Amino acid sequence: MPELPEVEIFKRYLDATSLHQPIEGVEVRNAYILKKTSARELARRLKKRGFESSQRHGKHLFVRTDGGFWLRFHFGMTGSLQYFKNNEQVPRHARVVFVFANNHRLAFDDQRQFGGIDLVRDVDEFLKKHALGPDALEIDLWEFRKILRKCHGVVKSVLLNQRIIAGIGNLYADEILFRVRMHPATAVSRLNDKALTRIFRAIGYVLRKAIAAKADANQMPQSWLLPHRGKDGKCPRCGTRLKSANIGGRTAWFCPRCQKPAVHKSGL
DNA sequence: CTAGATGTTAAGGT
DNA sequence: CACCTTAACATCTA
Repeated sequence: MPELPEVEIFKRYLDATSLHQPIEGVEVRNAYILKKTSARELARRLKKRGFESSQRHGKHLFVRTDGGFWLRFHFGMTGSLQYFKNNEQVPRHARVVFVFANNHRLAFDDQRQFGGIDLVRDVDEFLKKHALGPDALEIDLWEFRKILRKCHGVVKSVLLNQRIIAGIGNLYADEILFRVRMHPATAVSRLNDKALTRIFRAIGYVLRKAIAAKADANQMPQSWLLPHRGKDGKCPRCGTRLKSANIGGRTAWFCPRCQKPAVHKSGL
């Protein structure tokens, strides 16, 4: 479930398994994943090279090679990384497999193929070209408020917009709004600085805590929305049956009692 | 069989 | 032009 915390976990996984090893080859099992490069170019750029460091921005993971350019991973809805020994079974939906000289491989597994891999020369250039906003864990309060004060639209859509802030996806947007007890369809224009500050703090808290839980829903607190989201879930605070609504084309889950739509107030 | 699922983006509308 | 919404992408599960 690759939102910012999941991608951060993938980054740590890659750092712990796949750095500083000569790459013998790249197996492209499904070229659909390669949107702006080719199997041939990947092989040419990576062979006999190694991954030397990585950095994350929002939901994008950039891996620097000792050839001087970067590999970019985006995990879409179902992407993940799997490091495994040569004699072990290749993951079911492995689309690209990096073969290392040490008898191990790293697979980019992606059932639905909404993810992708690219080569980029410069990370900042990529971020600028795609107009990505600042990373949700890098931004500071003042910048956050400054950006949000200029936003129109409903709060959930704004949090999901990667060009405003990068890294928050559907599940964590719901979690953040649950934490501040705000209805997902609240207009951002009616939020005062105090409300924006509370959202900012909730973003940092939820994302950091999710990372600490290894982005594993089973390790997140029962007091969160996430373990109860969907199905016949009940609000962990008040026990009310959770409600869903389609907001900005995505399903929002929230507690209709704790997260009432603001009517006249401009804050919380 | 149909609907919906964690994401992004092109295309259409206002 | 700026902004918002919808559909499409590929695949699996409820």
